Amino acid sequence: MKTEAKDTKPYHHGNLRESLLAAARRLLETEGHSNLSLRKCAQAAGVSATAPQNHFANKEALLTALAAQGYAELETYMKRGVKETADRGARRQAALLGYVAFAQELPALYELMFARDRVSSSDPDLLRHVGACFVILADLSKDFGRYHGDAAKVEAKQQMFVWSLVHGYAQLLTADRFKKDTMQGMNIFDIIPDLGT
Amino acid sequence: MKTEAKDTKPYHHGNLRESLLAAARRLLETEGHSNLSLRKCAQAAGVSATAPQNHFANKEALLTALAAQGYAELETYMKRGVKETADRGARRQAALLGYVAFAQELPALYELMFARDRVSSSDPDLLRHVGACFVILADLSKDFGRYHGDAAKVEAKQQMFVWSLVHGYAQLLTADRFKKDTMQGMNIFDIIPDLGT
DNA sequence: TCTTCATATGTGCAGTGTAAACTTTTTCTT
DNA sequence: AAGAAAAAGTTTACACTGCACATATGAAGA
Repeated sequence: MKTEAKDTKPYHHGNLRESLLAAARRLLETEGHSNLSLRKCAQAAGVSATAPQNHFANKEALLTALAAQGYAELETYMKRGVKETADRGARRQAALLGYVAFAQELPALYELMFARDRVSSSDPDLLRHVGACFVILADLSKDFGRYHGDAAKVEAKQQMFVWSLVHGYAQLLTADRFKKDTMQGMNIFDIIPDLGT
Repeated sequence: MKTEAKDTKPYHHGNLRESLLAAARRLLETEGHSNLSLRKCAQAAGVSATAPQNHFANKEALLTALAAQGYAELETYMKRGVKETADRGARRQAALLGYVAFAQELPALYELMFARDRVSSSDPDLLRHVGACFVILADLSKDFGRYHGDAAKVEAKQQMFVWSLVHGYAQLLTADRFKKDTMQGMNIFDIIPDLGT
């Protein structure tokens, strides 16, 4: 028989894993990821302090899931507003601006995605999402800049160059290391030198 | 009169601030900076658990001091092996390789230097050392690449470009995001496209 | 109905950062 | 030289954290 009134809280949450991740996302941007705790996430999800253990082996596992989610979201930012039929130059433009926008809008999440210390970088799910982002970056790196040497190496260099540049720019921007007046009001394309097509 | 035998541990450490920083540096690279604690630093310095409070207002202050030290050391890495009389191209080569070497040899410290969350980025001492690094970067960014527009903006763009590229490269390298075989065995200059002098 | 099992709860513990009060040594003042 | 003040240690206390472990609950299948 029912032991209580109609809308008593059910013992089983039903969707706790996702609720915890959502709570973590919220706490991440408001309190920074060094002040994020499993207990706060649990409380925000309206559940006991140790409940998260049923869904995440430890704190690192939760942060890793969060980072994986971040890469998935970064992917949508890069794809956002890009018509599939557009030429590669337009895709590149949109994707790189999307990348930077992601870092600026979700700085704490972005930082977490590269925090060697707090996420297990060998997690399959994480690697899958990282790979998906890299596929996009690899596509839009083609035909970028003039290089010499064999094709495979050229492609690798293009990819490394584009990713390094956009990642460095995004992080220095969010870390507020570009301070001088003349540095304000630029976007990532402004700082790229003339590459001679 | 002396109360004890000759080599009894003195009540006052004498150099605790530096000892704590040294211990922190050690713990940083061995355990990662999320496992670093004030109490461990205190213990490593042979002092009571709360003694660090006399020298650092809080944990953030210690990490900030550590980051500042990191920028000072980055400066020496960039200057290392560079003759003052060498031309700018040689200086640039040496400095950028030094920058990347620093990130590879002291990855945890390097990560800390850009961790918005854990260091107070408005600390004057930190800003001073950041500024010193930037001076070097600004110097070796001159004459780099072809740009259009007025001189001040061109200079800003060159600086942002060089710093973004080297920082992004260094961090992606230490975060092990360059994995494919073709990406191994390169240095930062290999990935820069032909800039047409 | 009974059993089983995933999912929740509660308790306990070692470790952490920080505040506060106290003690010991050094330094400054007179 | 003596005493006061300051500096730099100590201990105690407390709230918070991650995690291990035992227990309770409810849903689903036998």
